Amino acid sequence: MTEEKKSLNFIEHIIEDDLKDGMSNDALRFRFPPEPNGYLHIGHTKAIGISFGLGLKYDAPVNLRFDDTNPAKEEQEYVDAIKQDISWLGYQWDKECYSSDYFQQLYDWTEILIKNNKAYVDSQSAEAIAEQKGTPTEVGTNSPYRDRSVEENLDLFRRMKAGEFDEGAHVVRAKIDMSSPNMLMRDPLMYRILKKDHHRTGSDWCIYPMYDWTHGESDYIEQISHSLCSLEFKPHRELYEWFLEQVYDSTKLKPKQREFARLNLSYTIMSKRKLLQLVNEGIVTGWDDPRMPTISGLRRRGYTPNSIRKFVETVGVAKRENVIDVSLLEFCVREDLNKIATRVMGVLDPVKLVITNYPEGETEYLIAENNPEDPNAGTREVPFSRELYIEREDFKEEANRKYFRLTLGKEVRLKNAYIIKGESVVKDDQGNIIEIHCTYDADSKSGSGTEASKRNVKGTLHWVSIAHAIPAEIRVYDRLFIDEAPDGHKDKTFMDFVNPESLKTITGYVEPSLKEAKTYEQFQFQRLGYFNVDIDSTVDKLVFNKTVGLKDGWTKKSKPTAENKPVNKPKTQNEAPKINEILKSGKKYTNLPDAKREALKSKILIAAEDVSYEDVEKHFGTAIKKVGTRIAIMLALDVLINKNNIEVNNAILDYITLGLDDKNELLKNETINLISKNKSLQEKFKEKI
RNA sequence: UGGUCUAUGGUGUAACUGGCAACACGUCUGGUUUUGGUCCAGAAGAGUCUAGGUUCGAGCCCUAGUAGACCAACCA
Repeated sequence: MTEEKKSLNFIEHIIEDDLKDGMSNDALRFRFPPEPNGYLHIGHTKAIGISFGLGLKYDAPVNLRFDDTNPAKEEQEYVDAIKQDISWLGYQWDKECYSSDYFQQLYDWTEILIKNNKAYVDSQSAEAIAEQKGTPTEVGTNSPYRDRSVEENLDLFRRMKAGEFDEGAHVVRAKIDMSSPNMLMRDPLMYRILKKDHHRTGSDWCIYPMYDWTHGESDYIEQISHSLCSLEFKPHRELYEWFLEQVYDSTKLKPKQREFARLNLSYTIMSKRKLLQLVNEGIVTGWDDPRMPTISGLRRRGYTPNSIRKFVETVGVAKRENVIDVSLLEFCVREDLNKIATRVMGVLDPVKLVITNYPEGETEYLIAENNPEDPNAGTREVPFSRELYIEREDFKEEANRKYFRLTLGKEVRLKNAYIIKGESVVKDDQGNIIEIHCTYDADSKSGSGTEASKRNVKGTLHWVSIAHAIPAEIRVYDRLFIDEAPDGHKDKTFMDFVNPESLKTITGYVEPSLKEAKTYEQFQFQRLGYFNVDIDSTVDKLVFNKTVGLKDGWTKKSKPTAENKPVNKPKTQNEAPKINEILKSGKKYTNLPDAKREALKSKILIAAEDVSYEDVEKHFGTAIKKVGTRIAIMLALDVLINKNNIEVNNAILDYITLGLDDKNELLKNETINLISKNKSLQEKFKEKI
């Protein structure tokens, strides 16, 4: 057994320290506590991965606890879905628990708190209570009901439970400190009256405990050693511990709450509310739409449990804000699918290829490897005939020598088949190619010893035999949002960044072996990417989802896409350069949130009016480092151009020059171009470089 | 204008009680390849937000700044 030496994250350090301090390994217990008010998404997988991962690592039990204290939002449907998703991810929980199981215990404890003069019934309106709470900068004021007698409190509380009051008439609050700098300690609510049936306790209760009063106590009841949650609960810790202190029995273990930064993914939103909006407004077809970041969506899209677990593991655990690039998630699926997906051939954008010297009406069955990564995967037969479909983009009448695919007069290999040579094309009236004619070399059959190296054939194309191919619906997905941080804009909402082309439905042709493909089965369509069979698929009509494309070193370099198109387009004289567009064309930080962009701009403005370079440096702080020099330059230019009245001083000039090293001719020219309106700046800049 | 937390290549995470800043993704070379995939070999890219201090020595400790996040739901 090789002990893999891995560095510990801060939570593991805490646990190791506890173990060193005498905590028994047997005392370790974790929990994952979702509220059953929606579907789990990729963000949750981090929390799941942390707690269940720790359970695996320390061989400790992990409870699945549904935090169901708000019957207004929670439903059994979600409980079931959550359980399914966690199981699918491959984790096993020890006990299935519900906060609602502890309602009675919580009630009993509350009576004790009341008797100890640590809690009271407040009979004010929600508004009045909110008002008295103060603000983060001003202390709160005591409720006029704060000093009710124990007897009165007890009586009221019991009558609340008995259902004698309407919703909102009374609440129970902990008596802590209305002047605490921590807002949560200002007499937090423990109970409210909610005359709603609960999905588990039915109509047994009409008062329900609040999160803070429930969570720590539930951890305590279950004897959770480490209660891990995301960073926004940090301020709750003080209250968590205060509540625990009220009920804690020193013979038992006192749970510890520790917080980690939640997962953020670029080009994605995580909020349940917003995800719901996408569903409700028909932007997506449902919670399990393959474009959704929900676990059910990812599953349908073709992501594997392994890949998601690997992703969470790779992402790590820390306390700082983070945005993970989706490319990491994609890497994780590819890595997994590469090992397990059966290779097949499918043509998504077909063009007819006729092998003129191949006998008409003949069909040959060729041997194809199921997975070159897996020697045990075996082979299968693929029918080959005179007329095939190949990918439209795999043919050009003529092309430069970097193009490895089919052209007139050049040879390429048809995967698992023969070497062919482009001979001629047939076009329609509009000049579109409708047929390609080629000849094949009968001696070049796969496995005959005619390797590419011996024949100088560089390209290999995938194909399907027209007579044998099965038409299939292929759903090709793009990211749901066109912005890196759809949520991070001040004056726009995430809905403004919905990608109208996130779904393309194509009719393609796939090899006949796919006729038997089962739902969720995963394939690699060679040279195209990974696809799986959608749940909509039927025997009569196959439907595939594209999970993710293959890593592509070719299109990226040779065919600039919208995203990495060269940026130095000539500008018309009287049209002000559109900085935002330039920003968008930059590779990184293309979509800096507006709010941040504005903040930076205003800082550059301040800097521009100040003579000292140091001050510029100072004003930018970390922001400039985070944002990158290039974008800072662009922002500086934006300011300068739009406010011509600003005097160009050395500080600004230095800033503009800062990121331009010798190699970056493009950026230099672009810059000169941009500042053409401001002659003095342009002169100074030219001098500088 | 209060409190709490955070700051390490483009991104994410490491660096055990201070000791040559490492790993993964991404990027770029080159090789292998009947997938422009995989695999293999290699490169570039940070001197750890700033300024002081302690120390023989600081990414780690101290002080002061700066920047960002979170906190005023009868939500969790």
